Amino acid sequence: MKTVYANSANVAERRLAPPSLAISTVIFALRPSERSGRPTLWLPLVRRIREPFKDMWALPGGPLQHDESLQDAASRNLRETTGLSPEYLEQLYAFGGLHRSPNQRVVSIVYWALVQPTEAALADESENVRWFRADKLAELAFDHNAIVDYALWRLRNKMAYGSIAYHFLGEFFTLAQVREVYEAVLDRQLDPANFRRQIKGTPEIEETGEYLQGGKHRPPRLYRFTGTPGLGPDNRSTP
Amino acid sequence: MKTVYANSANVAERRLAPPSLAISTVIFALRPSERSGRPTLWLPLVRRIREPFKDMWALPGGPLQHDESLQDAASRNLRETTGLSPEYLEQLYAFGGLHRSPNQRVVSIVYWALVQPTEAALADESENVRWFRADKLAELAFDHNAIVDYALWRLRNKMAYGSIAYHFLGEFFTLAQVREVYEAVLDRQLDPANFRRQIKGTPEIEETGEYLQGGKHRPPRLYRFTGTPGLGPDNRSTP
DNA sequence: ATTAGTTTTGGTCAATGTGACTTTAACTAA
DNA sequence: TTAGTTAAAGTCACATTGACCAAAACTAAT
Repeated sequence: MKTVYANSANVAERRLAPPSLAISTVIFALRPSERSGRPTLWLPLVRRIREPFKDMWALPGGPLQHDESLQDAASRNLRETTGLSPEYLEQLYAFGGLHRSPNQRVVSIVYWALVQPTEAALADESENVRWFRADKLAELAFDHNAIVDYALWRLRNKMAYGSIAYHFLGEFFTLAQVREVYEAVLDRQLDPANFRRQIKGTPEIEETGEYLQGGKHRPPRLYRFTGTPGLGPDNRSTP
Repeated sequence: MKTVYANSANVAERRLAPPSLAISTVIFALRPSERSGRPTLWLPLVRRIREPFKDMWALPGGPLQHDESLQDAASRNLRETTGLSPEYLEQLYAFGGLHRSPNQRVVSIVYWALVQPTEAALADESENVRWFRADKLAELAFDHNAIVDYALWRLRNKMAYGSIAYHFLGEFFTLAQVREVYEAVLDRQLDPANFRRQIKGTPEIEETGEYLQGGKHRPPRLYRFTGTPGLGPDNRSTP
């Protein structure tokens, strides 16, 4: 009884079945590029172990359980597949096209997350979970390429306005590190002096008395982010 | 069989039932205020004719049908309840809190729409469909007050950035009319001269050779909007 | 110890955009 | 003709931004 809809592949039954609801997440983290060493955008994908799209890579996701909110569901399956607990998690979009999945109507509510590199480094990686560069993805299952594209677009957009870059970083950071985040995501060079001026103009960034030692140059001051994650109806604040 | 879930009010069955999926829409239009005559924001609501929240006002909405996309579903139930076909329709958010509806887990994918005043004037109004001022709403069914608040926030936000105001207007309009839209939505006065300067700076606004006659003052030039609606993964373009 | 190399940090300058405000143009109504 | 209205153009001070320059503070090499 419980699974009669899920297994019904024929058209007559499909018309009766309500669309099934899934939660997926696009998880972004910065990792040093193999070659240049500069940070670049990466995201974890999972290999599908059943049809449809068996053996192709897909976004982590799963069904919504009855006792969890949408955000909790995103958080959970993110933790289950990758072991990560994100610094930032926000709803991206609800995808509900008619032909997203071949034998079943599926509506996916997709979240996007930012995780810090320390976390990302610990993330489980296995035969069926692997990290990929966000700008060099193969063909993914379902409409997941389009979803990642949209997530990237939103990320870049938010980066330009809101104060979101800090969720890629740890508690303390230098202004150069913040700039590297911007450069990685927006994919262009920024003037260090002008960038510094802008960042220092935002009240959510706080100087600490500490300096980062160990570079072969003048030691940069460490800063701290004091703002809130916020957006969305659940947790609103900035554009 | 088809309705066994929908009617199951007891907890045991509820745990088995998948969350049901609904589509709702927040529809904004500008109508002249009764008193001042200046345009103000209004939206249509429907009276609930059954439990839960019987006799309270709610957003137009309904279930998703098997052969329609999310946007089509929003468009359809907007047309069915109010007779309107919107100039602008975009996904707002998916609301999926656990206790949005008392006896059933409901996930609502909400759209928001802008309609032109000519359309809005024709809109069906009846015992069970009525227009209300967006800033003076009573207590609505479900979490619909919060949804409207969020839609208002998004509307104001988009107004400040993108070129969205024109979807409230007809094909030809004066710059003063555009300013009235901004003033109504943002709820503050704007300097006519500076506003004109900004609007004329946007390339999507095109001068026509026509002028609006009939005012008791210098006749203003008419303009035309040449941009695209666009946003969202389905139809993307501007921030 | 001195020098070269690096990045941080503070600064200037011109161009651009914005808010507050003034003035003139073009119409209607009395 | 004149008063009243809004349209439309322009001025000025101020803030923001991009391009660029230079000093400061460290390390590494000579």
